[in-house]
Amino acid sequence: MPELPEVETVVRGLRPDLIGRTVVGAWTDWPKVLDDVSLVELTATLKGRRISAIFRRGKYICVDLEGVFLVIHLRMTGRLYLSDRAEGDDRWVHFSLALDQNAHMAFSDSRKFGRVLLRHSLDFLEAKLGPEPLTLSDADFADILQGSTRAVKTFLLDQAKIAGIGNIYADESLLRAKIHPLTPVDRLSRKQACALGAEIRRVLEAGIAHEGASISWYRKPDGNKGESQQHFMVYGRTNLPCKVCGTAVQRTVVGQRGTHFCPNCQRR
DNA sequence: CGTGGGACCTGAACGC
DNA sequence: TGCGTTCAGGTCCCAC
Repeated sequence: MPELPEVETVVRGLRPDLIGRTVVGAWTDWPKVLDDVSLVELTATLKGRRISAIFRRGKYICVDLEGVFLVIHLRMTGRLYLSDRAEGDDRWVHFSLALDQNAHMAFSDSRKFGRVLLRHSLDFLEAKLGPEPLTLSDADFADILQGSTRAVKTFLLDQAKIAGIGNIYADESLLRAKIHPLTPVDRLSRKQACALGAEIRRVLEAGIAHEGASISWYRKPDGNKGESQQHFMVYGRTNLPCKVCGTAVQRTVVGQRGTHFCPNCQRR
């Protein structure tokens, strides 16, 4: 579910409530959510540590506990919020971090795809993720595309090339840039590549401004829905009129992901 | 290097 | 009502 705008919204919502809090324990009812560590080991490592920062890298949430990092990926249905109970406020909470003042950072995830990692360095993230799209110039984005023959939609979803774009914002960016999702990257002109970079930034920034897209599971930490879905131009609009030209939006599959595009605005 | 299939999981929506 | 199918914002692993 969550892509860059949703993850960023979660981080911004939690930050004021988390900074400065001290860990007093941890809880899980499904240890597999802890990818690389046992609950006992995680608790021993974090107990007594203070949260000094929380930030996003790609779609990962990084909680800095004085040099030790709790790294969380929400995958498809993950939610993160504060609760006054270790088991959280819904039936899908599988992990929580107990903090002082009787607060718990609850990780809810109905599909159980999400993971919580404990690391002493974030080098592993830098090794696997491409640059952040929001701070990437059009020219640098165009340079990243160099040398690839893949379908542009597939390329945008490759986190090693550029970090944070997911299925929704890939489709939305391509519509706005008027590029067909199956276009081979090496057949884009420099001008088209720069335009795509600009539209990616615009779409992601709008997604953040609307506090993320609540199609199904995603909620802000305060429990409310984001509003980004109200502004989609193609995503999830199969057979509905394109918001640019009115042509019926088509759905196809690219790289095994449902892909929405306007056959009039986005010519091959 | 790139792609396709499957795995990991559960819930919602829809057809019959 | 109940059952079967399909789809879902993501990522990893393996075969080819």
